[in-house]
This record gives sequence, structure tokens and C-alpha cells, in this order.
Amino acid sequence: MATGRTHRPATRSRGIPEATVARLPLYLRALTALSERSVPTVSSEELAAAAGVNSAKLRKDFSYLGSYGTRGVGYDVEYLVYQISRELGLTQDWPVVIVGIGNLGAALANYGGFASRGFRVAALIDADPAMAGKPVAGIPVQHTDDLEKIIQDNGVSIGVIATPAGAAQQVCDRLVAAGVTSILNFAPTVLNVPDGVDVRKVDLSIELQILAFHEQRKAGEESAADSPLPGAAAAARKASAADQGPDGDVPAVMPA
Amino acid sequence: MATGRTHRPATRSRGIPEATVARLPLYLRALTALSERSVPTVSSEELAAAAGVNSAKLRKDFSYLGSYGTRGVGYDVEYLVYQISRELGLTQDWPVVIVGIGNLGAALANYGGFASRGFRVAALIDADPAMAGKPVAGIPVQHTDDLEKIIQDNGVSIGVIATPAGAAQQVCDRLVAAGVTSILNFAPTVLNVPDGVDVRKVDLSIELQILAFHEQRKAGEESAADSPLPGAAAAARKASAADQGPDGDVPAVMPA
DNA sequence: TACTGTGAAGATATTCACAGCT
DNA sequence: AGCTGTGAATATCTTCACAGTA
Repeated sequence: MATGRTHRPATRSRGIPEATVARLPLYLRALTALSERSVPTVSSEELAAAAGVNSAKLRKDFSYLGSYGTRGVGYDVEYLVYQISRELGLTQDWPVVIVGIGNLGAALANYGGFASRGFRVAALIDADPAMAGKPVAGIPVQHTDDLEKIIQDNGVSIGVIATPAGAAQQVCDRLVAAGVTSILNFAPTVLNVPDGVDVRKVDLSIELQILAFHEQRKAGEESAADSPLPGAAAAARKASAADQGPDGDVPAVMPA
Repeated sequence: MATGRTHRPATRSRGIPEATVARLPLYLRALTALSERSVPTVSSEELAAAAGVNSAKLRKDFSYLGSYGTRGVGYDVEYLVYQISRELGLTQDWPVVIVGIGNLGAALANYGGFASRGFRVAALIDADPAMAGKPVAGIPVQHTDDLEKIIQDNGVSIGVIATPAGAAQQVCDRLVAAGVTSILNFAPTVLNVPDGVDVRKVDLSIELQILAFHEQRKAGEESAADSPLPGAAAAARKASAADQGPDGDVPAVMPA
């Protein structure tokens, strides 16, 4: 999983590994939950458990941000929330446009998680003239013709593409030409973008195919070996959080 | 990103790296497109470009599957489609249930990409009694009470969770107890599962946060260095496909 | 005493570069 | 000549294990 290159030997120092960046939102979520329960401090062990990673990894990750913990005690929850938020750039407001207001686009627009973390849906855009003006999630849909103006007027630098695959590259080109430099792509297509533009993709079909691969292995093993569990598959055993999801790559919707 | 552990020193041989598995669906998609255009063979260079990876990586990936190419010529498209499909377990039918038929769940149910690759929506399940019986995407929604029976009657081993975060772990536990061994989680929560169960997650909020991190860096750089592009950000330059998505890291919808 | 922070070891993943086939 | 397949080099990521410190 991974998103568009690091481009940027850059300012040096502050070289946070991509794998670490991808986990920061996870830590932040866990910390936010602790914060809401007014928990003042947390150990790497506890926080790691809540985030579903192991504690050595978490400590190493935090070490790239600086030394924000206290030996013998743990981490101050509020302070860490602030530091990670700042590192992720969530202390500022990010206007976002969603292009393609079909089933998925509408679901994304309705999704509450946006506002919670500095992301604001600045506009919804669709190519269907019949959609124009209709409100979705309280925001009127605008026509693709005005895409460039919308981007510029709102200072949008992050775009979400939820169009059919066939339209995605064209939409992407227009977004980029208008000034968008980060794209979250839900269309099942590889997008070509210039250097300096980051793309992350989310693809339901790919995720299912990866699951099918492992599922198939399990089945093969069962019959090949001693088949420890006959009919219904492995039920409750040790219960521990496995690593979850692409980061990657990591990602969420459409076909191959 | 990555999904649940490899568990399984297993049968030895056939140790396909996880990173490779995560790319196979990408290759398959590109190959399917070529197949539809009746292209008979393709070189690693061409296919890599279509899939948005570099050719050395693609060749190395294919080398784990076996020697399916012809030196001096390239790969036979149809043959490769078959081999990759088989490797991914797509030559069989995978009944899938979707739990949580809100905006997102409905969008997933309506999503055509399912059927295309061996995945079949066997049932839609929701906790709201008012939803019961109502058809979504032509499939009647069933009540959570019958979850276990539905899983067992349909031989479901893959479950998709699109419930609110608060309900996800409970739904997950019931799915697992009923025999599901692979879960695609759209709820913004870490799921705890027993060994042997794979979880992949898709999380809109995380993807946006990762983009914001990089976006912030770009802005900082611009003012710090010589600011090569003043107002509107970097527009069309070289245009090349960057690595895209979490695998995956993966991954697709909800808040932190 | 109970934790963090981190070098060093180990595991994975990517890329190079070229030998070997067709 | 034109391509694949792959060892070897490199880069990145994870994990161990423990010194250091509040």
C-alpha cells in the first residue's frame, strides 16, 4: 500500500517512514477515544493494543516524531493527540471535493467521519445535469462544467473520485490541472498523474480478491493436513488483533 | 497495510509474498482489459505500465507463480488471466454477506464489481427491523437475528462489515462464531479476531489523513524552497503512474 | 520499579543488471 | 534482437532486547 512517492529528499531531518505515517491515524483514533474517556496517560503497551499493533512498533513510530513519552509512566494522551494531529496536518482545514455522486459518492458525502478531522466537503460534483442543484447530504450537487472554478474558488487541494472507471482519468486530469495535488480514487482504474501529485486508491474488489487468496489457502490446508475443524470453520480461539488492512495500500470501492 | 498474518509455515513451497498477492488483482484487471481487446500477448514492460508498477517488480512477482512467460515474446494474456485467477481462488464462487445496510452498505450492495469476479452477494443483513424484507439492489434485507442461520445455510466464509463502529466488534464476533474466516471491515474500529481469521480494513478517514500529511509537506516545501509553482499547484508535467493505494495498504470508508 | 527510546538483528520488499532462452 | 527469469544489492520495515531515566 502505499501512496504516491516520497518525492522529496526535502528539508532533511523529519524523514518519517511511510509505514509510520500510515499508522499515525490509527494511533490518533485510539488516543481520541481515550481522551473522550478522560484517560490522562497511556503506556505503549495499552495504546498498541487499542490500535491493534505491537508495542515495539508503536514506540519506534513515536520515536520518529520526537520523545513525547515519560519513562516509567507512559504518554500524556492530550499532548500526543495534539502532536500527531499537527504532524498529520489536521490542525488546519482541508476543503475536499467529491466527484461522482452515485451510490458511493452519496454514501461518502453522508459519511460523518469527514468533518471530525479537519476535512470539510466543499462541493459535490457530478456529470449528470439532472443531478445539478439537488442536495445530497445537505450540499447541492454542481455540474462538472464548473469543476475548475469550484476548485479554485474553494482552494481545494484534495479531491475524491467516485465516478465510474471510464470517467476517472479525465476527471483526474481536470482536478490536477485546476490545482488539486492529492487524490483519493475509488474508481477501479490506475490513474496517471504528474510528479508531485499523490494518489491513494480504495478498491473493494482488490480487497476481496486478497481475502479470497488466503481463504483458498485455508481450505486447501484443511483437507491436506489433519483438518482440525470439520464443518464450521475456526471459531473463537485466542482472540488477538491481527494486522488489518492495506494501508495501503492499502483502500475501498469498485470492481476489477 | 497488510492483512491478517500469514499464519502458516504451511505446505512449504508456494510462499508467495504478501506484497505480491496484493498486486495480483491489479495485474488481473489490466490483463482482463487486454483480453477484452483481444490482445494475444503482452510484455512485462507494457503490462507493468498498465498496472502502474515497474516492470522488474512485475517480473519478480510473476516468477513466484511460475514461469509463465516466453523470452523474447512476453506473456500470453489468456493464459496469465487463468493462472492468476486460479492463484487468487477466483475460479470458484465466493458467497459474501454484507452486514449493515446503511448508505455505505447499500452502495456496496449495488456495486457491480462483486459479481464480475466470483463474488456473489448471498445476503444483506441489518439490525433495523424496519429494513427487514425491503429489497436493496434486488436482494431482500434480512434481520441480524438470523445471521448465524444465513451464514451456515449459504456456506459463507467472507463477510463485509459496514455497520457503525459501535456495532462492528459484536457483528464480527457473531460472524466468526458462525464460521466466517475472512472479514472486510469498513467500520472505523480495530477488530479483534481469533487466529486464522483474516481481516482487511478500508477506511476513508485514514486515507484522507495520509494524504493530508503529504499535502502539508508540499505546502511547507513550497515556501521553504524556491516555490517553483506559485498559486495553483503543480499542473501537468511529466505524467507517470505513481504507486497507488494502501495495499494497500490498503482499504475504504469511515471516520477516525 | 516500570516504563520509554533506540541500536542492532532480522525479515520483507524493491530494484538492478545480466545470463539465458526463443 | 528482444524478451523473461533471477541472483545479488539495496532499501525499507519489523522485532528484539536492553540501556537509560523518571
